[in-house]
Amino acid sequence: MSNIRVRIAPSPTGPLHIGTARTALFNYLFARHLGGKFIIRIEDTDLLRSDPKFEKNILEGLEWLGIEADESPIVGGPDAPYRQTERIESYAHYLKKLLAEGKVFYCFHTEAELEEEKRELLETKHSPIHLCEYRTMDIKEAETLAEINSNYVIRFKTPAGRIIAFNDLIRGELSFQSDLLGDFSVAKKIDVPLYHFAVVVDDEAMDITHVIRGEDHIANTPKHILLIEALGFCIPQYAHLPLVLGTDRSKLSKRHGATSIDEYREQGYLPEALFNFLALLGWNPGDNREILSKEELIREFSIEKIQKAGAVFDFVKLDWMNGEYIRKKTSDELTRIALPFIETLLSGKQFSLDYITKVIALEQPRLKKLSELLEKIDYFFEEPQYDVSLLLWKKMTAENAVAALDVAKKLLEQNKEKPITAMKEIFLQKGKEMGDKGSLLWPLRVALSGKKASPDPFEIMEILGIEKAARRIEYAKKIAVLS
RNA sequence: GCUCCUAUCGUCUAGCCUGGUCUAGGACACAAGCUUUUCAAGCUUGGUACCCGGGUUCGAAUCCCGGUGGGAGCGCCA
Repeated sequence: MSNIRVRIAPSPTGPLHIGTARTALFNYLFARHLGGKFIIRIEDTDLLRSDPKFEKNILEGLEWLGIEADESPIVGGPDAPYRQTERIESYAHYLKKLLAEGKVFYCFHTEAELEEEKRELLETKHSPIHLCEYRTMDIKEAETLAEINSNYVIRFKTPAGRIIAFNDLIRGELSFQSDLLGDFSVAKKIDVPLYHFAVVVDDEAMDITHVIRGEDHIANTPKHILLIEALGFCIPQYAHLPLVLGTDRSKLSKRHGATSIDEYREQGYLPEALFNFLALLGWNPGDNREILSKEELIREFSIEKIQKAGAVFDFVKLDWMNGEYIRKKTSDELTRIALPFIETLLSGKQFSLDYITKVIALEQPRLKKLSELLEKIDYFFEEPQYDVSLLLWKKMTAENAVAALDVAKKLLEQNKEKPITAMKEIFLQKGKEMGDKGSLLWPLRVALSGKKASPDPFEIMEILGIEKAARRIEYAKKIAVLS
């Protein structure tokens, strides 16, 4: 067991996002590969936007994906609690310390003033940073003022002229000038920490050794390092992951399509497929393998192979991969996970599990996602509805169709005791005699399925039963005659 | 505007560190063909990429410099 400890710290302000899930995944793979711990901590200090229902969604989503945490608000752990709102005392403690040491200060600028300042800076082509005059105010004086004027914020006294450099595990040596940071805010009040401060305090408290997060955090890293130094903490190793992009190459967001794990789950993507797919978004094992199990991914994972540039989330390739995983399932497994997707088809009717399993297995090779099942197999559970034109093969007329269906009906009756393979042989033979197998088999298949695309009619018949098949052929004839 | 990150087929990527074996490999998608009663699957084939310009070198996707493109960040959000 190594002492490697990594974490993700999502804020419960929305459902589990693809990007968050992938960050979690890389942290998880990294930890598992090295025998370390993967921790989930909830950043819920933004009381206005945080919602327990999103925390639940995030935690459940990760669990569903198979990214299980060693420590989290639900499983607990030695560094509990794992929710920021429950760790307020520790932030207050360190904040007071920094205040006493003069490393942070009270800023009494109003939001309107700051906005005005920002606007002016931008107009004069300067970086919109806030260098605060209050940083030199006497601490006693500031504290007195803070008591009567609660409209303040606590800022970090960013040192001037410093170069902050760190080694990013993915990007190499990165460096930033402290002068471009400004006096960034660290807390709204003593007991209301802001992100930069809370994250640094929590990471220290939880002995986080590696911070693996999205590329959008690169510019925050120098701030964190400065805070860590001011607090006398240990600087962790950093790794900044490339972003997950939409098709227009901007950061993946709602307008690109489904972005929450929920939506994929509801559409019938398998967690293993999504796990595999997300792992390959910005990483690869270095050879041609693409379908990799969780165990293989853990074994093969290496941070050096992580890509530097953002990766477009390719929905089409995900569909392919999901199909691959669907095909790997046994029919019993597939039925078990598919059942919720065909509930509406089954409600109020009596079908044996064996029947349902056979039907699902029939569509297994052509399934991309479970939500497609409903419209593909409906004819096994209710009588198909279709137009006469669908019955006609190539240049066939309705009369031809009736004739073909008559032939089919007769063959069916004469051979109903024979196994389905023998039956198929007989039909194929007859079809050949008729000159074009399609002229016999197409109307038959449509009569059974009511679809222009479906499995082989004999496979359908085998499940449906000869009697029911005969009835559907009869019905098809009626439609053709009536036209 | 400023700062930072980044650059191989449409997309995900291998190759780059340690130049030649790269007429640049794989996968998804696409097209054609085979098979075929439809669909899917399978098999075969095909088209499509080293951002641009300089330099170093006998030789550059690979090393160096300069551009350009794309992205992200710049909150009393995280």
